[in-house]
Amino acid sequence: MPTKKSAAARPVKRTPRRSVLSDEIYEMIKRMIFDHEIAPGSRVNIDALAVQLDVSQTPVREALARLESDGLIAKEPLKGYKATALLSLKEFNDLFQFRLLIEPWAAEQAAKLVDNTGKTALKAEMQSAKTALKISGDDQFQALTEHDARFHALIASISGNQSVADSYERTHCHLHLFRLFMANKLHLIEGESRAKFVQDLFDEYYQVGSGQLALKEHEVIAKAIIDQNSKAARTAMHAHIESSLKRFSPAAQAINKK
Amino acid sequence: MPTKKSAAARPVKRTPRRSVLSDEIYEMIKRMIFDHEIAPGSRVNIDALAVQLDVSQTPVREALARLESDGLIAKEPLKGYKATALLSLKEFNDLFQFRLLIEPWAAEQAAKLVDNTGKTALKAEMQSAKTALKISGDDQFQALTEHDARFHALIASISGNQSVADSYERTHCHLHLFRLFMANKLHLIEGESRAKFVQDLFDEYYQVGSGQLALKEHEVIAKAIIDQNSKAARTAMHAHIESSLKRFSPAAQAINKK
DNA sequence: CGCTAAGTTTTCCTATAGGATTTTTCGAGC
DNA sequence: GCTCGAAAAATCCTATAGGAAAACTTAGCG
Repeated sequence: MPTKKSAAARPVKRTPRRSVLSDEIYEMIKRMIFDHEIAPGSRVNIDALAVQLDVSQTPVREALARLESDGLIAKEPLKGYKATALLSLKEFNDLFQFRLLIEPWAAEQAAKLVDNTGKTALKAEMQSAKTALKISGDDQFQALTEHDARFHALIASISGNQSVADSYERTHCHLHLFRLFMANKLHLIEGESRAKFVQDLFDEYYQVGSGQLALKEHEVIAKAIIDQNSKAARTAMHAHIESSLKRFSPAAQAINKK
Repeated sequence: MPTKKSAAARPVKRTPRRSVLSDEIYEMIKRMIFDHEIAPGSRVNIDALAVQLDVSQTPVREALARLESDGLIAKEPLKGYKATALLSLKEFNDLFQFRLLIEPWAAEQAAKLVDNTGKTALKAEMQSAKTALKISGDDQFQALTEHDARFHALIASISGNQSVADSYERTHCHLHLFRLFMANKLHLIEGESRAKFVQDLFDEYYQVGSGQLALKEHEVIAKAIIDQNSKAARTAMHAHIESSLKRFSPAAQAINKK
């Protein structure tokens, strides 16, 4: 309470002391990977990052250690951290195969166990998807990707199995998809001969085709769960993931061809 | 408290420059959780841990951040870290349900894709299991648990799907089982009326029964994979996990009843 | 007996120095 | 001109001290 006059020696030092700095930094760095501010495969300098984010090294180190556990950053013992490369085509297929193992089951369980709270949440999420369709440009893709992540996480959560929910969360598949999208986009800017091809890709698969098609599939899944039709929920989820893989494959191939 | 010997006149500290201290500390702390040196649910003081392991706070922080990502330690924003509680009965069942989703598929794929290297590795692992049977006491249980972890991880690896292999690795199920075992053991020391019951549990399920039975089941799985009989591998793995769950359930219940 | 307020403790974050390792640069020899 | 090796620079990792904010404890008053 007693304001010390000698405190004038200290610059403003905006210290509103929010919650936990280290978590905030974690989210910030994740977002930087997300947005290709940190390019796939590029080195990550701890010191530079600390200066850039205006914090000391400690929270940066903690954040990087967690990101390494998440598989988004790799640590080479005495050489430093670097962002992991984009998923190869095989890794991309593997990831979707993995989802095929757990998510249809999760949808089936969700249909069996869902209560009114779950149904309400599901309806709300579908509503937010419709809102996302009104946005335009890259923001729309981001909004759709985020809806997709929330939708699938919600179903995993309603399934009641924490192991399954955690495991889905840790796949970070929406992040991989977004990175893929951004990679294509950057190529679009630089590339020349392939520009038209990539543009078509976006028009066909992301904005118009994929977004709305994925939403239609989500509707089917949501309806099956709300109706508590477990078999239908399982098959709808299975179909959705396979369809999703098919839609994204050309984009993944385009990058891997490079 | 143990008096730290003076740091003065220390020409050659044990500084053979190991690889990465931070990783070593991670493994050490994991082992401490493993061995109940850090009890489930207890607070973890960064400073104390750093002093105890004779390193500075920095590597301890990085290790704890990674352990939090692994779900073995929880961080409460301005209160510190604490070891996560033992798995509840429901979480235990959920974990095995999750394994049922991915491991039978992994075994099936392994049988389809296994090459000579994989077959050799599988045979070697089964050999090491036989060696473990010759050990006695707690060490035997530990050796068997470690074999179990390696065996399942190996199959996930042979399946060729990195997402699946990573996902199995991150369940840390062997660690949970070991913690459960240790918890029962500690209760055995303290408890009185339940001592006989827990002792029987061990004799029946761990040493004699479970160890050898699990090994027989492993033999069946290994044979199916080496014979490249994918359907047999799938069903054998499924049966093994269900059987394993059945064997461990009483131990989990005993703890949860407490 | 319950509630408020100050003091104590704990925990998180910052800052910087120094040792170790890798990478780069530069010069000599073939 | 090219290759190899050693010195120099950059980078990373570790260590330690100390300050600020929040939580916990304790004492005093109604």
